[in-house]
Amino acid sequence: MESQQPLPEQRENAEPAGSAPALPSDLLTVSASLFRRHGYAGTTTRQLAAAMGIGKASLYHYIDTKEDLLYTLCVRSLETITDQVRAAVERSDPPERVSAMIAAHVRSMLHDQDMHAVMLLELRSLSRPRLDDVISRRDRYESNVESVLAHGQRAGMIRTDIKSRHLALGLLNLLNWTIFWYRLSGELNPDEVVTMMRTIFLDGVRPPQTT
Amino acid sequence: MESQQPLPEQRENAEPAGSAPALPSDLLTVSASLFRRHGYAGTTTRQLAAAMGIGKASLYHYIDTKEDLLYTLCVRSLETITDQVRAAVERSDPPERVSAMIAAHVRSMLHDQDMHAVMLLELRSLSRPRLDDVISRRDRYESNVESVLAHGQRAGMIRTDIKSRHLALGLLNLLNWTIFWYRLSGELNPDEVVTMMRTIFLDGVRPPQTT
DNA sequence: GTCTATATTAGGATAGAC
DNA sequence: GTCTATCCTAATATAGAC
Repeated sequence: MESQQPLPEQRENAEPAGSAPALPSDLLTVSASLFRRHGYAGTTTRQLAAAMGIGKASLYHYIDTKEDLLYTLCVRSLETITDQVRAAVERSDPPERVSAMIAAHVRSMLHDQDMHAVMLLELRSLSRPRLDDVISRRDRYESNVESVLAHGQRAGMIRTDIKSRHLALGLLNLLNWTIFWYRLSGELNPDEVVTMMRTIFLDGVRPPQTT
Repeated sequence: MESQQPLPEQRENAEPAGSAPALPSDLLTVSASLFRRHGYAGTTTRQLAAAMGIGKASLYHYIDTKEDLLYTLCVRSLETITDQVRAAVERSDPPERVSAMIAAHVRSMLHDQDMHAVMLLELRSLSRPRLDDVISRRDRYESNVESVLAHGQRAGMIRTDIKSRHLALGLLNLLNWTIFWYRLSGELNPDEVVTMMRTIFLDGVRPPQTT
């Protein structure tokens, strides 16, 4: 329950219906890295090709437009985190579910920082109708988070003077933006981030009453 | 102490030494709005000119390069929030200072959402040496936040089992990213956001012990 | 302070050979 | 699956008149 399962390499063409187009995974890795560093609009197809070690034109063997890369990354990001959080919640006992959700969300974020950062920050660069598709996937994920919190409220584990919707927004604020400052090479490992986020969100920062 | 003071209109050329270049405030407002909506790289000088109601070339009467706008917005954002939070903290009694900081930070964010969102999200598009300048201003602001929390720890108001640096990162996560979902037209007003953020950060989400 | 006109560079994307 | 060459559009920025 504490170990990060090795995220399975996505096999090409192992694509479920309604999912993102299959693309070579190294192309997605490279795109995520560049989009994160320079932004989607700030990344050129020349940079992408260079980072792949191929000519600019060869890129168009894999994609139709640059936006395909962004769309695929956004969909993959939401599918990944949705699956991982759902699995973690389902395998936990009800009183532990909020805690398990926090751990799974943080671990997914930190394991695939570039991809998730691109989803969070570059989503707005998508054009319709793919923009709407990704937004609705994101809203669905956020509803899942809210629903775990709402169950916690009904079970008496979570305070009820704040709406579950607002608790979900607060929790996602707290967890998501860790990608802005977290570095694997830094002083914290992912488990320490999980512990810290659980403490702040569940107990707050006032000193524990050791009365 | 609860009322938002009307942020003074910046008079043109009322620029303190070492500050951002003076630019017409409507140009900054328009830039902030477009940069937030489309990103810095995704916003064209044509869009900026059109939104100002002038021709594309006229823009260059006010600026040398598009980046001037981004730089000015970033500097202004950090100067504004630094001043407002400092003032709020100084006029509060020590036990209230963390609470006052949360209120001032959130109110500034929500009052100037576009400007602060651009600073948070588009900073990376600056080129050196202005990038380094803005980063060091941001780091200084974050140090101020950390230092208020560290004082709270020494005064016994804040738990000491998490380093003040990490508490600051957690708090800024929680507060900053509200700009992603907060809308003035929504169901929450700024004071309600302040209350909610204070509750989550200070007390956590477990039900209050009414033993 | 604004305009028309334009220079210049760089962008995404395609054609068609190998 | 990759290449060279190129198209076309749009970008930032400037020149110089009003």
